[in-house]
Amino acid sequence: MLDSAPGATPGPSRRSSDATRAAILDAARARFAADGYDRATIRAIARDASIDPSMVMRYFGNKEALFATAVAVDLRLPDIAALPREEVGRALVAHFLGLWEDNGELTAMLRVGVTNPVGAERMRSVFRDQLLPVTRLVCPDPEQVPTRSALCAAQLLGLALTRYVLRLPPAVELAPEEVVAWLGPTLQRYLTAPSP
Amino acid sequence: MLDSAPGATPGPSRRSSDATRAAILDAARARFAADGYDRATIRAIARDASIDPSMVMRYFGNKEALFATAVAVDLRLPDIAALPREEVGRALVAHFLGLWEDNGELTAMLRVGVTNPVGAERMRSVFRDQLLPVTRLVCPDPEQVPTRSALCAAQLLGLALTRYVLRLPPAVELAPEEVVAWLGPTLQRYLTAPSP
DNA sequence: CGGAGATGTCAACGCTTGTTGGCCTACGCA
DNA sequence: TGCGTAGGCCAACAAGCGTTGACATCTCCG
Repeated sequence: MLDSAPGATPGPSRRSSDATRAAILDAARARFAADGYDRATIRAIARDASIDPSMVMRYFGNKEALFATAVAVDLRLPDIAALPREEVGRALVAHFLGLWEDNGELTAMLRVGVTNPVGAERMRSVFRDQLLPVTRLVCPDPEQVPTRSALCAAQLLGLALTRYVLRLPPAVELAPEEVVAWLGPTLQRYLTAPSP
Repeated sequence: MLDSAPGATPGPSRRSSDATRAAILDAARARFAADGYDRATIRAIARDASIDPSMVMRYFGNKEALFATAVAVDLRLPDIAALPREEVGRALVAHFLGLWEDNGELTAMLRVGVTNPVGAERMRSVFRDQLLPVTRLVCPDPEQVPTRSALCAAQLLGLALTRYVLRLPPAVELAPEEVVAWLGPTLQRYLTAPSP
């Protein structure tokens, strides 16, 4: 992630404004994901981006704005209305797993959501604006949509928590196909089974 | 929680050592649960306990030791081997729900587990030493015990996360019986159903 | 009555944090 | 060639943190 020797960059080349912005955002995402909001310091992010901390302020104003810019979550949920109805559970699990595996953005949001009130509000809005509407497409009774959606969120976030944040060994070692095979039917039931 | 006027306690009565210890531990549990490890400051805990911050150090040495003493999690898992085998899922969900509802200790552990490496290790050990052995009593194949146990942990912690930490409205509004009715069969399947 | 020990306060330390303002220096256009 | 400006560094700030040690006061035993 660092690309220059510690005290180097003696004279010549300088970065473009956009490249620096991008480097800061990358470093910020990684730090927020690894350390949570409080422990991810501006100084550490700046160091990772090979720049002075004051530049972070110039580019983004303050820490909260940096977080808001760096962690803009888009779940990119698939159009599950187009799928066979009995496969939506497995499809959702597989989609989330893929999302989580290859970018730290969601881990960052989860860690910060637990640490910080602003982060928690952000997670509630992602739930409300992204997961809930999609659930509406599959659920029989509109009145049950929030409940069923929340149950799905609990199962999916619980997986992320144990696998990517707490790193319980058996949860980490599960192969992706195993996760889908186990959690798929659970989400299927939460979404489509008659309420118990 | 505070029982004296702000600047009061002018002369006479003093507290016993044990009462002060207990007051500090209560305040610490509440603060860790509400704020996580970093934001729960010694100064704030001391203020809640109506005492000088330096006394917290005298009683507990340092912040990490205070946390270790204040948050000593005992899941008190019931002897599920004595239950009818098809009821263990519901029983576990009901037990966890009760545990979580009436003390902040578990919320504290969860919040700190996400924030702090030491807290995460603590959660792994609770999983390993308390949940996993109980799972062993119900699981058919010993080799599948860690996997099945981790699946249960994911579902239960996901519930706690959405309901007590992130406070997603639909998760908060679920009645306890509803939670048991929805999650019971899930845990039942994770524990006893043939592996998919 | 007197002093030892328990209980508690106060003021300060060294450190880290987010944030600010002044200064430098290389680049690109005229 | 000269110069404005974008890009970057450095030093410092006020605040808050965990932690420490010196000092006060109450209580109880001999």
